[in-house]
Amino acid sequence: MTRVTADVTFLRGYNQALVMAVGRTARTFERATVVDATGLTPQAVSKVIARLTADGLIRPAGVRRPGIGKPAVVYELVPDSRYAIGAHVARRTLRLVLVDLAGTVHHSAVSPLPRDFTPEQLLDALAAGIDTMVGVGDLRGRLTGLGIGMIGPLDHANGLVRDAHGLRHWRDVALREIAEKRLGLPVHLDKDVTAGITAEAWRHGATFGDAALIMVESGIGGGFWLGGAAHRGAHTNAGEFGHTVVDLTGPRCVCGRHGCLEIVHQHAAEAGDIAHAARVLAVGVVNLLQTLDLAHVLLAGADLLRHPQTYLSAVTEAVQADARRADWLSTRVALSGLGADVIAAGAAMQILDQHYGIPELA
Amino acid sequence: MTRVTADVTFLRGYNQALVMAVGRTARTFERATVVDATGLTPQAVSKVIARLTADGLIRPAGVRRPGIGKPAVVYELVPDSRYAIGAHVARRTLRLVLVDLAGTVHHSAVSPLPRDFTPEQLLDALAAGIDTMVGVGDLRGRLTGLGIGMIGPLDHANGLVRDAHGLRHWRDVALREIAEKRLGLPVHLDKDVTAGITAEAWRHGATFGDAALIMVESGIGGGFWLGGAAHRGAHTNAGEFGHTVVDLTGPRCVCGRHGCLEIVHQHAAEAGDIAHAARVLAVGVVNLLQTLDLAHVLLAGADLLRHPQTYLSAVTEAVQADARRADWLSTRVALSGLGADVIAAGAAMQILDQHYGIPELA
DNA sequence: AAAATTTAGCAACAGCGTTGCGTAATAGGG
DNA sequence: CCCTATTACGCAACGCTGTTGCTAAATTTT
Repeated sequence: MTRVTADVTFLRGYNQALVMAVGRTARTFERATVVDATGLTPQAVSKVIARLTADGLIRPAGVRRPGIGKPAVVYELVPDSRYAIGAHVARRTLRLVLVDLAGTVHHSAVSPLPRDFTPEQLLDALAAGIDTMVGVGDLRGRLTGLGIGMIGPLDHANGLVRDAHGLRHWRDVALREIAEKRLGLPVHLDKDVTAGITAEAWRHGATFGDAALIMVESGIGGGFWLGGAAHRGAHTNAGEFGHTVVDLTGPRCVCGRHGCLEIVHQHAAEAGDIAHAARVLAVGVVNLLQTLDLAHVLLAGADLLRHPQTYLSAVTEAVQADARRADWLSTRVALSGLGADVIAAGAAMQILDQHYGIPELA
Repeated sequence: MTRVTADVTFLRGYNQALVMAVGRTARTFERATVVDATGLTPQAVSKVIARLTADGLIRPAGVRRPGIGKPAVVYELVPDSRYAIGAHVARRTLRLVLVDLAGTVHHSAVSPLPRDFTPEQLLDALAAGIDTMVGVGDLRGRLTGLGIGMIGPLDHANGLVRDAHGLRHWRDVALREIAEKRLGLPVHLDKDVTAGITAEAWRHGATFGDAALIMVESGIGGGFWLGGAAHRGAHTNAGEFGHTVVDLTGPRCVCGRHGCLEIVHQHAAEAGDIAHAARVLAVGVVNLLQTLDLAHVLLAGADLLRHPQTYLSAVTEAVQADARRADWLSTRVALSGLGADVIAAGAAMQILDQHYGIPELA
């Protein structure tokens, strides 16, 4: 990690992002709310609010009469002031969503992709889908960009697909570059699970703690939110959670090792014993908690969402059994609130996050 | 995580810390070195260097003649300008080290602790040990504080030991508070493994990537350095890496689950098959890599250091076998450079880090 | 109508990194 | 010997940030 210089423009973006996070989390807010949440002085908050109002990102929404004294001005986010498009590129399908500044999903559309599709074919599908969405909403000037979430390995920093599992035509493809050229939009490329966890963090706001998004969908992956930012690892390859060994004497996995969580889970699921499969996944989740100590665990993925309650209760029970020895070890387990849209929506939010989220110094 | 306001004093501390990191990493440096490393303008670096020189933290150390033109002033860190003491509290021993600003360990001393020692007994031992060390070096005014690394669970933010495993008298002890009162020094309390990984990160400087420190010593733990900071998790409880299940059908562990890494490793070690034990640990390490994608893995702990080469080669081989499919997946495996001092030294560096390291916004 | 209370914001300020430009120190060429 | 090119350094002015001190506005209570 190469650290980068900090100048006053960083402060501007940082504190502005704090205020935006408040606006996204609370439906309405006022100056005092932000003062409490950020520790800034009221005067400083006034300046930030003035800037955001001038940009059209927030607006006054009435007043609150405090019983006595001058009424406080109430503000709210202007959700339709900015939009972003998110794409979830899977092996056979492309899902596109339109997300506004508040994180609300406005449109969601799935289209098939050819078997072993090429970069060209993906770009054609993206261009067509985006045209449709932009036309519907008339988003001229309000479209921030396109986020793409897809399977790895890839290089998020350089927008490069290294070698997408199971896709022959995707070795060292500079997807961000060619997509930006073709579509005329800022593009952000990331792993699917990382996009997914960003969606949850974006919706929960600045107080969201360490968390993981567990994806069960043609494989098992994990997206991580640690210390207030997405964790991608040293080579953007974090999240291969399905390929952690949970059974040393278990069956051989495609990755070459024995008893990976993914293969053990798959065998149970193929045998029709979903409850057992869910308990296997739960073991893996508790492993994560032991290692990382998370505040939230979110469950998602097409295969998991076919039996949501089975998985939810298996994981919840395992987590509670593990935490029983200490009352302060609280971890909330939940299904992802965005359902099948979580990856695409998260990819869109990553673009919004680049502009209106906490700027990174690292 | 509650984010905190950023004002101009943050910039000061942040950029100052970047320069200090350069000074710690490189034996000598000059203005242009810092400009390249940080992206600051030369003028800004001059101001920072002037401040640090005035504080006695760095000093001029000659000039470099660039062949043509005015010679460049060469600077160096002043290692003995600041010191910190680090304590590693284990179940039966207390290790104290004296560390200077460069991260060099000057003194190291181990003393026994009574079985089931009380907080009072620990404080007595700390006070005695610190008196000896301070007397030797005459550190008046240069001692930054005391760092304590110990087993959890504990609450790092509030300096509270919740319930140290295997120590009866350590339930909800406000160790930081009582130690600061008794010793008259700033005190930082953290989990042993977190202190350990801080030691490695502090010595490597600001470019140190995502990393884990694997400790094998009456149990197996892991300390994590992710995204430029120590990862402690939602309740300062991250790192219970030994209690991740690697063998679903394995023996029952003290934690109640079956086939934890720790119990499987222990059975192999007790059977005398260290090579097998090392391979078991290596499976766990690769699990971590799959999940977190780390740039460095560091091995430490008394039990591991009895067979350093066995463990090092087992882990190295496993990591390489796993990374074989992709040349860009490079992870360096090494023994911790500080040996048995790593926890205590890291605890000391955490105190130094609070003053001279990258300030945290989160 | 006056007092108390709460909120809002103008104006001056201190401190940060940046920019513009002049100065110091060295080597090489005419 | 002098001039020029080169490299490093730093003063001074600047723009920007959040902070501080203080005044004004809007409302309820007395």
